[in-house]
Amino acid sequence: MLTQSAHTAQTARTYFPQLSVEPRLSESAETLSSHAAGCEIFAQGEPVRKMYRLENGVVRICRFLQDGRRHISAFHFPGDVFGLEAEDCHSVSAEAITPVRVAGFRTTNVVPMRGRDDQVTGDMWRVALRSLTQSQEHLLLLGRRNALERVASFIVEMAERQDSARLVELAMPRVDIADYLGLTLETISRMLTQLKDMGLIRLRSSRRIELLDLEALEDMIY
Amino acid sequence: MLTQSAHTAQTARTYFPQLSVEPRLSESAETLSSHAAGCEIFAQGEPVRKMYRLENGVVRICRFLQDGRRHISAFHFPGDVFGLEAEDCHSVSAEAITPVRVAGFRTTNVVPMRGRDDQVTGDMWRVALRSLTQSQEHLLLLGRRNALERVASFIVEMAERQDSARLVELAMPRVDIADYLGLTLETISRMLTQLKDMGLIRLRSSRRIELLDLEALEDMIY
DNA sequence: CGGACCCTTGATAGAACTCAATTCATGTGG
DNA sequence: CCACATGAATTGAGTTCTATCAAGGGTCCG
Repeated sequence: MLTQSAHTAQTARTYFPQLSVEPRLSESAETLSSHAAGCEIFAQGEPVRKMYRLENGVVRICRFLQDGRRHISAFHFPGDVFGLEAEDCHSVSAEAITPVRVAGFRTTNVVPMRGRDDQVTGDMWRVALRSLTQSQEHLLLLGRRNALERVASFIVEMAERQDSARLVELAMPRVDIADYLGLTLETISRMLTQLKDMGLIRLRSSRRIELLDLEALEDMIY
Repeated sequence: MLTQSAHTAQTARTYFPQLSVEPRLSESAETLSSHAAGCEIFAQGEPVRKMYRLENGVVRICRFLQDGRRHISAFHFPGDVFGLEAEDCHSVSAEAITPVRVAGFRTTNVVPMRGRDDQVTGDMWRVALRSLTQSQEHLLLLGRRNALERVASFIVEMAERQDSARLVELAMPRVDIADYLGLTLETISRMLTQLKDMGLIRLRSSRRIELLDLEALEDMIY
């Protein structure tokens, strides 16, 4: 009865929307701070004070279950905006993977979250919508893709994010990739060697992946 | 090094944010249309023309992979707003599960998606942020929860959505629940009987669940 | 009464996890 | 400069969880 007819029309070139935003937004920055690798920028449960634009480095956004299970909902790269929340308290933590520099904005200046009929700048709107698109995509990945497809998808995503033609630098360890893809670090490792054995990638080092057949990788994720 | 200290502070009573919106928004409705159960309201790949407020019935939002795998990213209930997209074309389909009535708005009236520095109404902003929160929650579920926890979570979500104290009416078949939770319909069925055997629920009929121990269900999902 | 769905249950298979051992890379100090 | 310690990544063996395949039972409706 239901067809999926039209959906081939929607052939965008990039599969993963960028979350970066015009530097213009940086002008309203109030603070500029640095964090060492491994540090928290904000923590789950803390009151929301600011939003951030990442100037430098790589950040992970994570949530914890009480028994210690962790899930990473996003990685952020320079230019990305993060820290947007619906509630007063952060529902996630943001942690620096590498040393980072972030610009902070008082949310109330940019995003009047509480008052009714308040207006929101176009930039923030774009950030929110892109995050939403990104989440939808990731939902599909976690819900209906197998381990190999997830890892292939991850590599393509990382490649697009750092628009490197052939060489992808991973800033994060395998555990982080695992927690992002809903797998274990061992499975990540196995899938990478499988992709290697299939001739789609080459592992120049554990954090450096050479793309040998991008098209084949993209075919795996449609 | 990293603590998850603060996150117990964030003890909201509801785990699943409502996506419904003040009826006020309905006033700007342009069209009011009805669809039979099983019909598409809009399809993946179609150009975005409108946003919708569900007046009546239940809707599922789905995405398809080319090989037919389906994922349901959300269910919507009366009052919910859906159809918000970052791009020109729908990245998802919306299908009526029951007979539905929806109010449609020209997106350009409510949400000026394209122009820069455009402003957005507070209502739309709230809808977007809540969808985002909702997605984050679901991401965690798909990434790090097992089958039993997912089904428990689903029951609690449905209970909150129709704020019924003890009796939950499911509008959707098992397949839909499965595609929402990233499982198979058989697993849904098994987990339901398991919850029944644990004494947490009772199955009055296949679409009608009585909550015997809501607290225990909530404990399963923290 | 018969047929179409939908749901449940069982048996089996397969994918990913867990646990454990090994290798590799990096950095430190003798 | 090399030995060694440390943390990260890979690999292997065995287990667990969920999917798959198949059969049977309910319920609604013509």
